[in-house]
Amino acid sequence: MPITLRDVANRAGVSAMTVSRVINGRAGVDAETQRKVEDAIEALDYVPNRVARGLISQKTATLGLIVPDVVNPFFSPVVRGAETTARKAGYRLLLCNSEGDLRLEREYIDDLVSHRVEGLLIAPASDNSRHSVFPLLRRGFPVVLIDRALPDLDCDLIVSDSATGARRLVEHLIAVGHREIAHVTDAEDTSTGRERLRGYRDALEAAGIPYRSEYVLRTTVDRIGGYRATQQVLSLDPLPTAIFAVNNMTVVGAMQALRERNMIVPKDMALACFDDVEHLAVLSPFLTVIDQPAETFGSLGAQLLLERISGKAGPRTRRIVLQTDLIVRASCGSKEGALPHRV
Amino acid sequence: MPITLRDVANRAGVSAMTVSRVINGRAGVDAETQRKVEDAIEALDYVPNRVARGLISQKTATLGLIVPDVVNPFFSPVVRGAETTARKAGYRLLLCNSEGDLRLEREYIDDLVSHRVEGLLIAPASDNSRHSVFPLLRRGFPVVLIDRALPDLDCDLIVSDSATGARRLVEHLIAVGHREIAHVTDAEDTSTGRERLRGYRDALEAAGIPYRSEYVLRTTVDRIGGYRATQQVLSLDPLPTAIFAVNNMTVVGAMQALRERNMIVPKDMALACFDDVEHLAVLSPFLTVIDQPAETFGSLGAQLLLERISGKAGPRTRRIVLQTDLIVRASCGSKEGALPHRV
DNA sequence: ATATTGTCTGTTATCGATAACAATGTGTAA
DNA sequence: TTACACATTGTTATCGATAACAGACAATAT
Repeated sequence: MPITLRDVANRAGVSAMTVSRVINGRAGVDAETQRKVEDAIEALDYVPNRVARGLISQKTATLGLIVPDVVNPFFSPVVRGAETTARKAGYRLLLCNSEGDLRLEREYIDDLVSHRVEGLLIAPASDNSRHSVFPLLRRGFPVVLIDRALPDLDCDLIVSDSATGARRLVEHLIAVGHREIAHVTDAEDTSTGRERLRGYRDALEAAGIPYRSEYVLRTTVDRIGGYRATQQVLSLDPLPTAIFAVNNMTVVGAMQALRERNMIVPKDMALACFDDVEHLAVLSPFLTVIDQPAETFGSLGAQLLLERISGKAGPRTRRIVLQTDLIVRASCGSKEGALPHRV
Repeated sequence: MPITLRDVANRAGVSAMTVSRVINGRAGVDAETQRKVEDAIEALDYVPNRVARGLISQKTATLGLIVPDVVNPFFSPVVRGAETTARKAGYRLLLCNSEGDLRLEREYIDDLVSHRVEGLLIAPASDNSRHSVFPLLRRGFPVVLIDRALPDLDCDLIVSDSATGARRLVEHLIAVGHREIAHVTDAEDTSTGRERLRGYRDALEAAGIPYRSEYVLRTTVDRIGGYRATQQVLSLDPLPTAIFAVNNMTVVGAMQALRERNMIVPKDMALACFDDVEHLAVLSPFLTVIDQPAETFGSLGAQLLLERISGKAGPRTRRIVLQTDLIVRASCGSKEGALPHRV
C-alpha cells in the first residue's frame, strides 16, 4: 500500500538505484536527474522503508530498553534519559516493562533480539536475570546493564554507589539519635539490595550498634511489600525507632502501614529511603532520602551502548559507579527537635 | 552474523521452506523431519528474524507511542497501560517523548512511519499537531489520539471529561468559601486547556461569580510555567484566595512560588489541580485533585488501535470520554476549618 | 495396471532497498 | 581517429523469510 522506491523511480523515469542514490545523498547523480527524483518523492509523499533498509544493512536503528516498571519514579527518568540520547543518535527505543518477572524479562529479551534491536539496555529483575543475559554476551551482542549488577557477568554496567549511600543515610539516622533501625529490603537477590544492606551494617558497626537480623525485613520491593514488611516491623520487640526503606516504592507502603496505626513521622517512627521523587521533593519536602541521578542511568547507559554498537568501545567492559546525594529533610527527626520516643 | 533460517535448514538437511513450516507450526511436516528441525533450532540457538518476516508480511508487530514526557506522572501510567496491552497482543512499543515540541513530534511521526509501525498512539502537543496527524489519516494509517482532541479531525480518540472535572473542582472551591479563584493554564491551544477553562467558567457562572480574564494566567504547562504564572497571580489585586492549576506539573511550580513567599496552603492560598500522583497521594495526601484514569488512556488506546489495525474496528471513528474523580483533601481548606483570608 | 488422491518437501519469486558491477555516453589526450 | 578516463545510469544479486506453485512418492480407488 505505501509508496515504494520503485514507484518514485517510475514517476521520475529513472531506475530504483538512482532514486536510492538521491535519497542517500550519494555523489554521481546529475543535477537535473536529482531534481526530477526529488520532485517525484515530494509528489508521492514517499518515505523510505526502514524495514527493508534494515534487512540489507543489518541495522534497524533501534535499541531495546527493559525496566521493571516505567511508572516507578526512579525508572521513568531512566527511560527518558535513554530515549533522548538514543534519538540524538538517530535511534529509536523499544520499551518493555518486565514487572520484575524473570519469565517476562526473558520473553522480552528474545523478542527484542528477534526484532533485531542493535543493542539492549537492561535494568535486570534479579541475579537470576544472569541466565537470560549471559547467552547474549557470549554471542557478542551489545548489552549495558543499569541499576543492578549481575554476578560473574563481564558486561558494561552503570550502578550507583549503593553501599556508600546507605551507609550515609544510616549514619544520619544514628546521628540524630536512632539506634534501633529496621531495614525493609528485598530477597537478597539483587546487587542493590545487598549493597544497601552492607552500607546499613557498616554504619551500625561503625557506631558500635549490634546488628540484629530480625531488624532486616525481606520482601518484594513494591508498595505492598513495603506495607507488609512495615507491619512486621511494628510487631518487633523492642520496637525500632526508624525504618530505612530500600527504595521509593517500599517507602510508600511503609507510610501506608504507619498511617493505619496513626503513627506520626518522625515523632513515632523515623523514615528514610533511596530515591528522591520530584513531585514529593517540591510539594512535600519531607522525606530524607538518598538521591540517585536517575536520568543519567538512562542517558549514560544509552551512550555506552551506542559506543559498543559502533565499535568505538574496545574489548574491555566498563563499570561506572555514580555517586549519590544525601538529602536531609524532616522524616528522621533531629537532635535538637523532638527525639523519637518509644510509645 | 546471527543464525539464519538457512543455517538451520543446512544443519537439519532440509530446505529453508521446511524450517519455515516448522517455525510457523504449519501442518504437513513429517514428525521425524520436525524433530530434526527442532533439534537444529535448539542446537544453533536460532531466533527468527522479524525484520525479514516484516518485510514480506508487511507486519512489524510494533506500535508507536508519542507522549510529551514519560516522566510526567500522568503519562507514565499511560505508557505502561499501552505497553502492557500491546504486549498481550504480541506487539512491541516504540516510545517517543515529544517534549511538547511540534517539530520533534513531526520528526517522530515520520520516523515511526518509516519504521513501519503498524499504528500510532499520540498524545498530541497542541492543536497544531493536526497538521502532522492529518496526512496519516488521509492515507488510512491507524491512529488513536489520547488525552487531547485535535480540531476537525475525524480520528479514534480517548479523552477525559475535562470540563465536568474542572467544573466540579471549582464548585468545590466555591463551596468551601472561595470566590477569587485564579486559573493557571496553557496557551489555549489544547482541547484539555479549553475544556478545563470552560468548566472553570461554568462553575463561576453557576455561582454568580463574575468571570475575570485577568484571573486566567496563560503559560507553558510545566513546572517553570506554573511557577511564573503563580508569581503573576501573587501580584494580582485583589489577590485570589485559590489557584486552580491545569495539571500536575504546573501545580508543582505553583507550590514552589507559594513557598518562596512563605505562603501556607490552604491558609494563605488554596491549591487544586488535575491529576493525582501515587506517591503524593499516599505519602502526603494533601492536594485536592481531579483524578484521571491515566493507565486506561494507554490500555484502552492501545486496544482501539489494535482493533483498527486488525480491521475489527469498522469505518466509524470512536470517541471515548472517560470520567474523572474529585478527590477532596486539605489543600482547599473547608468551611468549618480556617477560611482563607487575605494577607 | 492405471488413475487418483494425498502427504511431504523443494523451487522460484517476492517484500523494498542497496552493494557491486556493468554499460552507456561524453570529453580529452595521443 | 583511436583510446582512455570519467561521469552518469542501469542490471543483477542479495539481505532473511515466506507465498505460491511444483515435484516426488506412497497409498488408495477403479
